[in-house]
Amino acid sequence: MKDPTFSDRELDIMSVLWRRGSGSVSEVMDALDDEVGYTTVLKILQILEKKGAVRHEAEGRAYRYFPLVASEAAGETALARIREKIFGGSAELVLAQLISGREVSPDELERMRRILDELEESEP
Amino acid sequence: MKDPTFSDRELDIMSVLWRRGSGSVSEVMDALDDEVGYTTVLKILQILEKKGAVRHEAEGRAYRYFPLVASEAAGETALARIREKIFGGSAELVLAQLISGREVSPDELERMRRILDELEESEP
DNA sequence: TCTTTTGTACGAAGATGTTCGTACAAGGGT
DNA sequence: ACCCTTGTACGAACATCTTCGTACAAAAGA
Repeated sequence: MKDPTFSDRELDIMSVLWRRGSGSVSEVMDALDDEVGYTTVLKILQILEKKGAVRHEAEGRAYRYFPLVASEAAGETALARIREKIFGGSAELVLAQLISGREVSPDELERMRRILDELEESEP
Repeated sequence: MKDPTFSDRELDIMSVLWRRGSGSVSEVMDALDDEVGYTTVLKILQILEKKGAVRHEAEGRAYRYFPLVASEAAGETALARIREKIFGGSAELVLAQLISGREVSPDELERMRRILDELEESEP
């Protein structure tokens, strides 16, 4: 699946599968923030399967769904679009927005700094 | 406008207005990557206006459109959703994805580092 | 066994997004 | 004066997304 993009509800459901690793229809339904009918969740999982974003295997009488598209791939596509269309292509502006208005723990800050350091080491 | 979100085509058009500061229908149409009919562009600008995302003023016989929603506001909403749904809430993972696979110039890297430094100074 | 529960499959309805055709108005060029 | 260009307004068609009702199958409980 090239440049995977997801609609709002599809993303909600993919998000559950990424967090949990897999999920039955009921599990996904319960994990959603909104109240959505069982058949609605099933339907969207079927659509995602047709698109190649998930697969399922039988588990007793029910199905267990697994993500096929990695969250990183979806993130790359989504982030590239935002950076391009909203932040004029600037990664710095994205970073600025990323940390503004939220408290970032010293730990997290340190880890973010390290990410930049490692980049510098790899390509000097 | 609270938590501004935009559809694909709406975002394309807002992006033009953010980059240029304003635009007539023709200017926006010409600036778009895709070939889209004049009346289509006009229609979406009218929809954006109804949503409160842009305003227009007369310029001769034509209209000039101005963004009312700031790109930062749109960026905040979009980025928050991506961070939450795709990166499990982790800003570090977003940062990692942001710089992976693209060459980041030493200048840009330095500016990004400075953004983190400034954050540390403001909240120790 | 009969009924209830739990499951998938499918179709259809409603909402939203996208596109453009057509209509109509105002100016400019000849 | 007459047409051609440039502009807005509006409706309709089509696609996609979202939701659920209904149908049907299988297993569990009474």
